[in-house]
Amino acid sequence: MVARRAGAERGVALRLPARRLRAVYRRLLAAYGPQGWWPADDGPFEVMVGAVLTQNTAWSNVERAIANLRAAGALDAEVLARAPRERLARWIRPAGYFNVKARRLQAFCRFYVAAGGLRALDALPTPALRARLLDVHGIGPETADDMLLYAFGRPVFVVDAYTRRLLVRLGIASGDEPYDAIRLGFERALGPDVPLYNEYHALVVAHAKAHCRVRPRCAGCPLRRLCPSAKSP
DNA sequence: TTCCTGGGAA
DNA sequence: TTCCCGGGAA
Repeated sequence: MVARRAGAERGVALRLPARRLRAVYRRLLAAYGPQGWWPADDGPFEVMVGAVLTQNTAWSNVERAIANLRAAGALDAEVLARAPRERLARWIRPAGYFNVKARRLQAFCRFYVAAGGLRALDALPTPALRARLLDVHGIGPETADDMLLYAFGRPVFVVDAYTRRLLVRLGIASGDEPYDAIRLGFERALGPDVPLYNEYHALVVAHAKAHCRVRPRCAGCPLRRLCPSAKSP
């Protein structure tokens, strides 16, 4: 209902070095290859379901949960909106936090149906759509931006804990900047580019798991020469 | 044991 | 600001 928080808070964008961010992207892509996140054969609705289920959860477990939903014929907004909460929780059990996520998934599906479905939502400009998503119980900035980028194809850069950690290691950010400051920082530095944002975020995740972990594995890191935090062998 | 493509409530 | 939610895999 409330349409504040327009998502175009240009004033708070963090200054990020565009050339450096592009160099990082080139090296990550060369090292890990295209990640193929949320392939086109997953419909937008399935992508959005995945975005809720994957909160603080390994993707492999989300796939199990989605497989359960599909097998039950419940990969559908109307079905999920009306399903008993307990049955929904049983379907998504492998994804963890199943009671919390059953509530969130149902809240999202009811919103989705009430809003008129994909067509109606996709007709909204990005700031308005983002605001609508953020009003839904269980959808925070990262989940909203996953949906905007991977389901709606909007040029919104997804920021997560991995992104923050990478920026900190690269000496680009302190890590405690507000979510939108970092998101807008990327968007301003890179310019609107859906395929780039799509791949960039996925590559950051791959990189954070392979090298830029809490305890960094700098040996063989593709960003070694760009990274002031790199440990000498 | 830690970690995983967070967000809400206290 | 802290705490809670949780199964599955490494």
